[in-house]
Amino acid sequence: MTAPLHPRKNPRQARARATVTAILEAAARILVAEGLERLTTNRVAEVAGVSIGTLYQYFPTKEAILAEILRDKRQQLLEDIRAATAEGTGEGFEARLSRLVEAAIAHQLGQPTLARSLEYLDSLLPLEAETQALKAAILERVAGFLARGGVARPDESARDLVAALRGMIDAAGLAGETDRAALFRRAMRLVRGYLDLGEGVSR
Amino acid sequence: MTAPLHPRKNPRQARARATVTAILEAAARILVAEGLERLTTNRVAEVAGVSIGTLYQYFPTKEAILAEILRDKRQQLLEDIRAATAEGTGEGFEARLSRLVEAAIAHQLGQPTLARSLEYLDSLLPLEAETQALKAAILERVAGFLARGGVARPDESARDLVAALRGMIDAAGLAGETDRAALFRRAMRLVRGYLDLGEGVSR
DNA sequence: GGAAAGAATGAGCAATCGCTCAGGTTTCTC
DNA sequence: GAGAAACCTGAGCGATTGCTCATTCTTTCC
Repeated sequence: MTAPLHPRKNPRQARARATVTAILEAAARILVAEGLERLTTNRVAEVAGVSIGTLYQYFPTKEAILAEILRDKRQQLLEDIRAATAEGTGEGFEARLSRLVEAAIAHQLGQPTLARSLEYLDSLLPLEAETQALKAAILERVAGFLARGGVARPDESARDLVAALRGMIDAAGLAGETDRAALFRRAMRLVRGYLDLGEGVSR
Repeated sequence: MTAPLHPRKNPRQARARATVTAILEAAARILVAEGLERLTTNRVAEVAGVSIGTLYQYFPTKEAILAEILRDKRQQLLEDIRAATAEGTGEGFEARLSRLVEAAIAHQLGQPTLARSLEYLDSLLPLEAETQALKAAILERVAGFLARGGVARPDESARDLVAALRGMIDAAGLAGETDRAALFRRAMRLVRGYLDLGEGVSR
């Protein structure tokens, strides 16, 4: 008889599923184009083409919308990282490292504003446990991969490398760089240098 | 006879100068402790121990306060970078590079929340021209230093390195790391690797 | 000592925000 | 086709925000 503690309804009909998608996409579009502080629930609803009432039937708070976008992005990154570092593919450490860096670039170069907003968002609020867990899982996966490659202090190294790469890719994206191959080469130099791997294959 | 386009008064008496300082310090304190979104003008005035009316005699908008804090921080960083890369000290490229990295750590490890907030702030608003110019001057100075060291594509390299270092130092700060020497060693590995300088002196 | 300029006050305005709720429309189920 | 369930609507509430302005207090200068 208690009122639903979790105000979020989950959509059963196709129409409602489309509504939820529209809301998430609208929020992401606003984030890309204008950033966090210009994102209001009324505006998200307007851009999504639904009423605010509808929005609040599927998302209990404004933060829930943002958390879900971040969750989706991280989930996708985690899967890409899993694929890049998967065992039993016959690839060596360095080949996997390359795919890791490629995944990072693919994940972030496209929408630096979005990535930046989400990252900032994460730093200022205790988000969903699941979202935080994803972040930890990403670092853990990278650390495990580094450990298998014989890298000392894998946790620390994973944190350093992920943060440095993110900074560099983000800056390149904001500066309008679109040449992924060139960026990849520089990113690899950065990573290989940090890991003391010596000169790379590609130059 | 036109009304003052620039609503900011500049303080003439010592009392007023102290007021301006108090406002800036209060804003910085709020930024460190709670972040951008919790910073309101009424709260800044309250923490500073002045009335909002007084605050608005010296700062035309809320953003002006934040811009000034960012300007001060950047000014200080630029001067540290100038000192680190100064000519005629008899030091070599590598010694100067070390001092550059040390300056970056000193500048950012202390208050990662503040640094993060200011950085985000910069990305979402067209701030004062002077603030933007400082950012450009910092990159230019680093690029000039790299060019003198024989580094190819100095502008690109400066952007990459500054962004990567910032990301790494920021992450270390947020993770609670306080051992500057250890962080310095890792940062140098990152930078030296990117620049293809081979093995460093310190391990 | 007195007037003008500088500095400080704080109630409160206009705008905006996140969000609610009473009701209407569409879809599903039998 | 009829009732139920799911879905959608949007006016507007209460709170908060950035900021103004009429007024008062303080300092400077002759």
